Amino acid sequence: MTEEMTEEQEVFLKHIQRKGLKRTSQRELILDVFLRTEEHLSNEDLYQLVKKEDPTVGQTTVYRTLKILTEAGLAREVRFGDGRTHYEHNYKHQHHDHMICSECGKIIEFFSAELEALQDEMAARHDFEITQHLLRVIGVCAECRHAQEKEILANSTASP
Amino acid sequence: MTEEMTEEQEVFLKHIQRKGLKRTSQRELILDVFLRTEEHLSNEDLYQLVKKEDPTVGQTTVYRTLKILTEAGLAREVRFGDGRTHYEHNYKHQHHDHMICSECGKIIEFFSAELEALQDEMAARHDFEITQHLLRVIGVCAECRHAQEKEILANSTASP
DNA sequence: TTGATTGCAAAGCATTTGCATGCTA
DNA sequence: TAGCATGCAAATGCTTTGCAATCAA
Repeated sequence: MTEEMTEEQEVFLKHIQRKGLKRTSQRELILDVFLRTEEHLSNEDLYQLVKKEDPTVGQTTVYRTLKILTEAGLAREVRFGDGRTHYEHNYKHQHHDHMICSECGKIIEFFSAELEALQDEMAARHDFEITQHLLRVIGVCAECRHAQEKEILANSTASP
Repeated sequence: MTEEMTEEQEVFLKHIQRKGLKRTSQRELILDVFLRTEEHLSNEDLYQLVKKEDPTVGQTTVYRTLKILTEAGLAREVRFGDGRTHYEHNYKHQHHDHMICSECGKIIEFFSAELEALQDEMAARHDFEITQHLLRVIGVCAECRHAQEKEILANSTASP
């Protein structure tokens, strides 16, 4: 049933073959779970999800497979500064950047063509060839800011 | 000799007092060495430099002091993706971003007001209040690129 | 005096590696 | 069959923590 294969699975298979690697059930399961989950998964997150479907899979294999998925262009590493590496979908997904709320941890994805263009311009000015870039904006999201304001208001009216 | 104190040392002292912390010779030495070194120091780097002037200082103290310097606004944490945290001067230093050469590890600092403005604009659009941001551009610098080209040229002329 | 600070060793994490066993091609 | 893949345990590298001794205020 070759026709039931998704594009991502094909990309994976091509990469596997090109590199002389082997197709295993663990790798297919890990890819499957990864593709099914539209989030910024850490290795641990993915490991937990995979374990639900096959408890025999080891964490090391998840680590190793995420490396392969990244090399195959299916996943992208992102670091949010919490010490561990997260992964997001990368295949036919437009590049985007992240705003991270330091209060609630929420992650807002955004994209700006002007921003990309400006980066290219800066790179050109330094004769630098970009292969990758990472923009992380840290701050406080609207909800958290409003929650804080309410709190301050409540405190100031509560005390005499 | 209060008049011999640098602005940075004053900022440090103010922070120390505000927080009810204590002024110690270790902290002063670490600050001193840090200020003297205009680089992206890792904890280890700074520890090695400090050890030269006082071998009794422990690495833990360097870790703890760098935290304090960051809180005081004198240092800024930067992560280049090599697993460890680096620190750079932050007091009265204009914010800037980094291009990192993946071949030689060289770091090019750059600044673009338009880039900053665009980020603010994107944040406003998402009702997000920026406290900090980090832009890391990874690629290949001019020298490394030219070195690669020469190598390719040499190889193609060498083989028949 | 009192509580913060220090340096050491040990603990914590995320990630990687060595290795015997298992499995794909 | 040959060699890559797997899972476990151990190792690694950076950073933090527990603790007794020390020191600034």
